[in-house]
Parts: sequence; C-alpha cells; structure tokens
Amino acid sequence: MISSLRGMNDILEEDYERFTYFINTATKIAQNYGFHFIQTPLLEETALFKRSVGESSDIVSKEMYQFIDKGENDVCLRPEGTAGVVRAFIQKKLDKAGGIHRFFYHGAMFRYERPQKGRLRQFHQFGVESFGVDSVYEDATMIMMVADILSACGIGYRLQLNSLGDLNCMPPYRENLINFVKNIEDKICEDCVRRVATNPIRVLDCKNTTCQELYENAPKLINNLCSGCKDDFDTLKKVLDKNGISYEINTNLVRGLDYYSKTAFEFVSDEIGSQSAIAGGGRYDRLIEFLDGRPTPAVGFAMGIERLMELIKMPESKREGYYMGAMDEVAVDLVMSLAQKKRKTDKTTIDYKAKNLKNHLKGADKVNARFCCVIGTNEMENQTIWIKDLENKTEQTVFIGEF
RNA sequence: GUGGGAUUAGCUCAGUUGGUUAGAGCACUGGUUUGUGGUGCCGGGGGUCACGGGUUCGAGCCCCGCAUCCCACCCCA
Repeated sequence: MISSLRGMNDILEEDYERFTYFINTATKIAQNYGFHFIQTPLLEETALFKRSVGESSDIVSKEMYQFIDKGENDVCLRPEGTAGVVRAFIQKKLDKAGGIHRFFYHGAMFRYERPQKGRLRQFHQFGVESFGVDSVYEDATMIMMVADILSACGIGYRLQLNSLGDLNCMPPYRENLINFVKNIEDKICEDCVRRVATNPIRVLDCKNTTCQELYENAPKLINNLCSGCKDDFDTLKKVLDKNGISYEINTNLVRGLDYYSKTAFEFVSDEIGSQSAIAGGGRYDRLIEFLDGRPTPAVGFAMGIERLMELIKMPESKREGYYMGAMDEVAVDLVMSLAQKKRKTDKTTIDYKAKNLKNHLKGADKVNARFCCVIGTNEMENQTIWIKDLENKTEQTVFIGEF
C-alpha cells in the first residue's frame, strides 16, 4: 500500500466540512473588512524567501522544500504566505500605483519539520495583508479581525502583544542586549549561545529556567522604544481597550520571521498542546523595499488552520434536500428521472434498490434528507409520489406532474 | 535533528505468567407476519495483531530493526 508522505494529510468528510466552514467564515469576515482575495503560486524562486523571511531563520535555513527544476531554476514550495503576496504586489506595480491595497489568501504551505500535533509538513494558512496604511489603527484592525474570526468559530484565545521597534530604536537595543548576554555567555545554555549569533532577540524566550533567571535583568525593548514607536504602541493599547479586546504584554514575544517591526502579536490557545500559536502577525514596513518595491507600510497576519480545526464549534447540521426511492422494481426508472430533474434545484439522493418503506425512511434519515419521497405500486397506479417531511413528520401524496 | 511513549476490525479499545479457532461496543450490511425513520429484535461480513527479522515445541504478548502517530526539545501558524 502506498501512503501519503510524512506530515501530509488528506482532508475529507468531517475534516473537510470543518475546513470549509472555517474558510467560509473567515472569508466573509475579511470581505466585511474590505479585503480582496489573492491567489499566488505554491512554487516560487528560492531567493524570494531568502530575502524576505531571512536566511538566519530556521524556516529558510533548514525547513524548505527546495530543488532545482528542469530549467535549472532554484525554486521551493512556499513555507509561508506573506512573501508571495508582497512579490505579487510589487510585480503588479501596485507599490508605484499608490493608495491602499488589502488582500486575504488561504492555501497550503510547506515546511520540512518533524511532525507532531498541530505541526505538519503540508499545512494550511488563512492570512491577510494590508499595504499602504501606516496608521497603527490598521494594526488594531488586524487584531480585531482575528478576534472576530476566532469568536465566530467559537474559539477561545489569549492575545499577546509586543513592539519590536523600528530602525531608530531596534538596532541600538540589539547591541545593548548582545553586550548584556556576552557578559554572561559562560552561564547560558548552548542554544542561547547560538541564538546570540543568529537571532539575539530570541534568547529572551528561552525555556531554560537558568537562562530565564539570568535574563530577568536584561534590557527590555518595550522600555527602550523611540518616541514614535512608543506613541504607536500606546495608541494600539488604547484602541484595543476601547473595543473590548483584552491582551497581555509579552516583552519576550518575537516573531520568527525577520521582516517584522513595530507591532507584533500572537493569539494562543491553551487547549491544543505545545503548538499553541493559532495566529500571528504584525507590521512589516520595510519588506516591500527589501524586495525592490517602493517603500510601502504594511501589516498582516496568518492563522494556522490545522491548529484551529479541533477548536471550531460547528453549527448543528440541518436536514436538507430530498431522498428518493422505489418500493417496487418497476418504479426505479421513474424515480431516477424525477430525481434527475430535482437535482437542478435541490440536493437529491437516490437509492437504486427497491425496498420497503421502513428501509427507505432509514435511508433518508442516514443521509440527513429533509424529505423522503417514495414510489410504490399504489403510486405507480395513480401516477403520484408519496412525500414525508422528516422534520415536521407530515406526509402528502402529490401527482408526479406537480412534484 | 535529539530524547521518550504508542501501534490489535472502518472507529474507540479489551486480550491474564507466551498455550486451541484473537474479542467487545459503535459503524457497515441483511432480515424482521399487510407501506412509517432517527430509538425494537435476530443474523452477517470484516483482522498478514503496522511492517521486517529473531528467540521458542509454540509469539498479539519476549528481543532487535524500521515506518507512522503522539509527547517534549527545537521551531512556528
């Protein structure tokens, strides 16, 4: 037997229902916020992700499905969604056109990681990107949109907030932190030593308790923001307060992708194990110019659909459509052609075997049909069809011409 | 990539110190004295016990390997 590759799942039946329900719910909300769908390729030039996500990140340095194609292009399956959307934005010259452009997308992403609960090699994200708005109110809008989507799906969450600063305040802070950590380098764990070289900010959320104690007195970026970043962060908190969104400040919250600045946020769930981040995002004002576009402010987020799947509360499924069957062999052909007509307007299920009424009612119930329609010898004689409404438990017999 | 646990029917799981033909519930399927379901009763099909080796007179059970899933690290949605 051939099975699917490790970390790559089929989505069908119940899972597909949930998956679609989520996409539909999130799509409706994104549209209400004025966003438009964008679809970009699954395969992109490898350089796109090296430049946007950053070569120092684990995602790019060891988790990409990368290969040389038959035209000798260095390509890879997308490990995240933002880079492709930004590439499309620039390629369509929307950066030069100016104005505001708001997009949402959903689709498969690929990362070669060791799978566990909530972590797959092929997984799906729903994401949103906004270009051309530098107001921090847009950041608040992003957060409220995520909150709306999660609430609409009945999903509980905690929201964590941080500011990563900008070009004015981040680089000096970074130096500061590196100096602080270098002084205690002989006491920190191996991972942290490595982080100082690759992504120093990440030492702050090391899980090692010894490290945590050592970092307690480390400088915090939130206390070293420049006035612009501080004002924005204060405004963001104020807007969220006014709109009833509760949050906690997590000074150790660092986005793993290099392109983020200023606002960073993460929605976490306590119900799904260690892969607890269900949505994450923030501002990335410098990414468009990194990718050779005209400097354009931007902010976005992505949600991991598989991580949400088991948390989604689905509405109860309602009886729908028709079930049709014959109680006598001679009626099967008639049932078939009537059902074919019915399918033009309604969901219709046919049973091709002649059965007694009880079995047909059971069958109608099994497919969750609203109406059970049956033709037997009596009906054949009178050219009628017997219909039972399985919800109201009412019955009627109508002429075939009126069905 | 590192460490730990699990794997028996479609699903959830029993299976005694190694001993005849491996079980249950649900699901599926058929029947059920004259044409009324979701909720009665009776029957039926379905297992290379994940896979590959080994020990043994004999392995679902013990040993080794491997795959997948789960958990933690790591990373992140």
